Amino acid sequence: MMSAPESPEFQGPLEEVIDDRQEDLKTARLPLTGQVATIIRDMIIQDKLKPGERIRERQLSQELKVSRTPLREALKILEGEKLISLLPNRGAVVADPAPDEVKDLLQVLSALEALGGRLAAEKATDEEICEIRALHFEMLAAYSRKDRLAYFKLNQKIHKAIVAASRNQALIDTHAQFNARVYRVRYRSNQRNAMWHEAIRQHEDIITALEARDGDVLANRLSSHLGNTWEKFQADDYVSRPRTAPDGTTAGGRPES
Amino acid sequence: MMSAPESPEFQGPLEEVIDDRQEDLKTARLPLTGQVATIIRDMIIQDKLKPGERIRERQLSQELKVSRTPLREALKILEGEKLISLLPNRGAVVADPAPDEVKDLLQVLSALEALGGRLAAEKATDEEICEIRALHFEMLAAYSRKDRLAYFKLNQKIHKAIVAASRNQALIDTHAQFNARVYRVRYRSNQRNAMWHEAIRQHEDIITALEARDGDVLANRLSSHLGNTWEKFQADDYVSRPRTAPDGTTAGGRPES
DNA sequence: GCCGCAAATTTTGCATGCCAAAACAACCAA
DNA sequence: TTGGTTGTTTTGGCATGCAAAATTTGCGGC
Repeated sequence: MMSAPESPEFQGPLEEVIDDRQEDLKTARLPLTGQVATIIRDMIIQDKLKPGERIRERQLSQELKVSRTPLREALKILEGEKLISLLPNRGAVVADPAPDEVKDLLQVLSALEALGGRLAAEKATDEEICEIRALHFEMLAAYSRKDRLAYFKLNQKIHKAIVAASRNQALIDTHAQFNARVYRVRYRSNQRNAMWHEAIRQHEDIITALEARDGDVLANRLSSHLGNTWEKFQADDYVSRPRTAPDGTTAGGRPES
Repeated sequence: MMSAPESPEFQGPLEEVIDDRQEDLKTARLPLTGQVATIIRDMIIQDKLKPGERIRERQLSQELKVSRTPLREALKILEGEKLISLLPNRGAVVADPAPDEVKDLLQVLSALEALGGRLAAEKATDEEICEIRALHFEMLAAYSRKDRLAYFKLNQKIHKAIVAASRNQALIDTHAQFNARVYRVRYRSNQRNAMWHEAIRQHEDIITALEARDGDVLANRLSSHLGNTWEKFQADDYVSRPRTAPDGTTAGGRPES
């Protein structure tokens, strides 16, 4: 009933966050289908396509100046990444995980990072560990400046680097995929609350365990670190967020009971 | 240069294994694209499409009596499931994970099952646990009859049931996907060696931990159980399997050095 | 005979047009 | 308001055409 814009905290900085994703597509001459998938992926992360929003393929294909063929193929890819869901004969809607689903995702992500840490403790080169330590210091700098965006990006970068050090490509890919699925949620969580001090302490402990190459401890600390993300998210978002689409219909949510 | 058929252990029973996958597609009125994806998925698991084999879309679309459009979309889906890999301008080849990659996959699968077990210990209903125990007895029956196929299927079913009891859909899906990626390898491993006695003992311990609802113990036992799969696979397959395609060219393998 | 290079063929990637079926919206009648 | 019917929009799919890339083929030189 109020005329206030929905989710005002999304208007600004989110768009800047994507630039570290750009690095990922080192794939130079990607087929158009892949390019389209990347574009849509970024549109989702940038919130240009809002969760629960329907994607009309003819319209979007005109906007992107491509034909329906590659667009439809791109949508199939994104469905596989669970960034959208494709309802038969009803087209695509941007994924909008319910709080319970976010919890599930974070649990899996937690397990993946724990495995990543365990392997990284074993396989990381000294250089990689030093680089992670360096990123940690940069993150401290952002913390000092209260630059939440830089903090968030470095945070992501550190976790990604740890998993990357596991040398397990399947793990790296899956971790990245799950990360993308909760990206927006974590971004919001970071922007609002954060318990920064606590998070910084945990990070310090994580790096220490990695430097000591203590896989079990590292795995545990990564796990509980992400557990905190869930608690934060729950505390901040769970009640405050209306789970309805702009037009008033419930967007893909299952009944509350 | 011997004229013996390659991988003779695949000629027979593998085709029967797929029928428990059919259950999965309860999705009644699936669009053609999804049906095609399912068909190709089964063809891959049945070894009708052999690892490393190239998929020519015109040819396959004629065989399946569909046009290239839904076939191409299906291939995009399967690429997301990592069952095939799509090389730009060079089409699709059936995934053929190198031994190292199989190891990676089993590590992730192991972590996923561990999480599944931990959650299942907490959330499974008594009925689910009873059903799993029942499946275990059925598996013992197959063991007694030395019916490796039935044993394998029940084994898969039990692990799937444990993960399903976690109530974490994202975990269930991801577990299923990773399982599919190593399905053939595990089937082969099961057919050859197996250390049946050892595996049976481990299974007994797993069920016991589940019945005691001891999440940590269950997680550990599931982990080490899968660890054994890797050891078995390595012992059986690692050396014996030539990593070349039928035409003599190395199939998608990266250099050994 | 073997190697390298150019031409011919195949195959993929994408666009366009078209159609049927399903979903959605609008409208009218009871 | 409810219910059903009709018309419109949108998706799912097919067929065709074409350019670019890749593969194969063929040829000439060594």
